[in-house]
Amino acid sequence: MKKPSTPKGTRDFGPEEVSRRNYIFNTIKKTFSLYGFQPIETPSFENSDTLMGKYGEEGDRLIFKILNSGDYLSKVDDALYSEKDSNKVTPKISEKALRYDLTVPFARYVVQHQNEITFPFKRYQIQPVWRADRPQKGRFREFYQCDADVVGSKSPWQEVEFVQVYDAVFSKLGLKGVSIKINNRKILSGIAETIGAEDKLIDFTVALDKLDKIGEEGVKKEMREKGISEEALQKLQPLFSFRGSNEEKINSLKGMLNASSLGMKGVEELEFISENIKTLGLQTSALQIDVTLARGLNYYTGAIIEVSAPEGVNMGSIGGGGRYDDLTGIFGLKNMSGMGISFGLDRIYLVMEDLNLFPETVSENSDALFINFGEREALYAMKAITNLRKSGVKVELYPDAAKMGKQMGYADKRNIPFTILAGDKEMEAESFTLKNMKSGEQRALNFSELEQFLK
RNA sequence: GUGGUUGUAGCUCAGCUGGUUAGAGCGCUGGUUUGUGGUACCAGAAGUCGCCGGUUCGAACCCGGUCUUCCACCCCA
Repeated sequence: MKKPSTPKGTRDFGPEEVSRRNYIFNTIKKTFSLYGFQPIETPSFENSDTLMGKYGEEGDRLIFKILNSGDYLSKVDDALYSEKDSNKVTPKISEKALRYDLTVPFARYVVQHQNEITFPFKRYQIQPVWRADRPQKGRFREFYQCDADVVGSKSPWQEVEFVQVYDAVFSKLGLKGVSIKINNRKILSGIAETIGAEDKLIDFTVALDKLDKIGEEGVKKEMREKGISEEALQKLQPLFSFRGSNEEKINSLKGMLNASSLGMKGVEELEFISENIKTLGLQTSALQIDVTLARGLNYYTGAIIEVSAPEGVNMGSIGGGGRYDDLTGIFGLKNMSGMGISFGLDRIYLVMEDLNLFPETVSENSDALFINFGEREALYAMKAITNLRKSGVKVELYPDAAKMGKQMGYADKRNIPFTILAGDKEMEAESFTLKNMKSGEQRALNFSELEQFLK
């Protein structure tokens, strides 16, 4: 018989993995809630037209489409069918698609429920998303995003707070030294304007984003290929040697962009965030201005944030976000500025595992196992177990009166720290023998001593 | 979507230029020990060598396809 398997890019999670994942989830949830965000959920799939066209051409390709129910081919006429153009046939045979991220469904939610929502609306959402990508390290076809967004406020204090949220979560998780990189779409537009390449903004930013990966020459080469002039590249030169503190970078940008009012606006926004974060302080993370940070998502209009793992860990970004002035506009609600961030749970997990950062206490294991000596003894044990559970102690009885060695081995393999023996001797004395599985040490206790000890 | 890579026992992996009954370690089951696990010793079970097809007297090994893994590109959390 063929062994069953999960689909490409998906995984099963065992008890320990789930405990560890929950630990991250809970840390993020608690932090979101501390900052005033409230949870919502949306369906795992949306109408195709809600998602299609919102993530660019590449995004459309990566959206999982759901085949219509019933005789879906009958709605495709012969001419279209024989044309064999998948892009044209897809909308005819598929009207629903799996969620690709949490931001677009959130925008849909806001527009749909605008009359019930009190603005500014702060929500968080932790749910899986799906992408028909080729799996790689830290890249799956099903993974969790943990998003927090605010809509209905243009205040730059939101940006400041989101930087704090990142810092708070990673500090609580013990993931020190992450860099929170920040940029502003207006600066990128301003630069494009200054060098006379406004029409090539996307190509320009995509190429610039690769600087740390393919280097200065690689970026220039790609820009040339995309039709950006030598003269423009000349003007861009300062960007390639952009170093120093955030203040120094801001000053350089002011010099570089003084001809572009849009660019200057972006610099001001950046300066606001940078200065206030400096005053308020961060726990373990560093805020870094990175002018080459672009991010593919085309709905960002102001701040762009990306979080990368501490140095030395080979992992893409573990979180990202930004400000979008018109996300709800695509669904018909104008003038609703929003700002949000996302945590990539699965990548954070891998990084934490890599750095050995999970505390041992994360495990949801039992505190003690009662050895089963037979029916009469089991009842005696169950009475104690019932009471212990009422006091919140995680205990269980080995279900069968198997050989002691087997029962001990079971406790050992499951890493249960204590076993409790209650046979004839103990029953007569109304006691329990508690065994420490690590040291092997045993001692007799009455029920209240036992309860006190395990509590 | 493009190019490459991987798949042998539950797990990690050997297996020579194609040649009889495919191996190891760990794990598992039973025993040494009928109230004591994690160490020791003894015995045992377990694999249509990812799947389908082809070449060959003969395929785990060569060829094609397919699925999966990982990697690079693209893009992204």
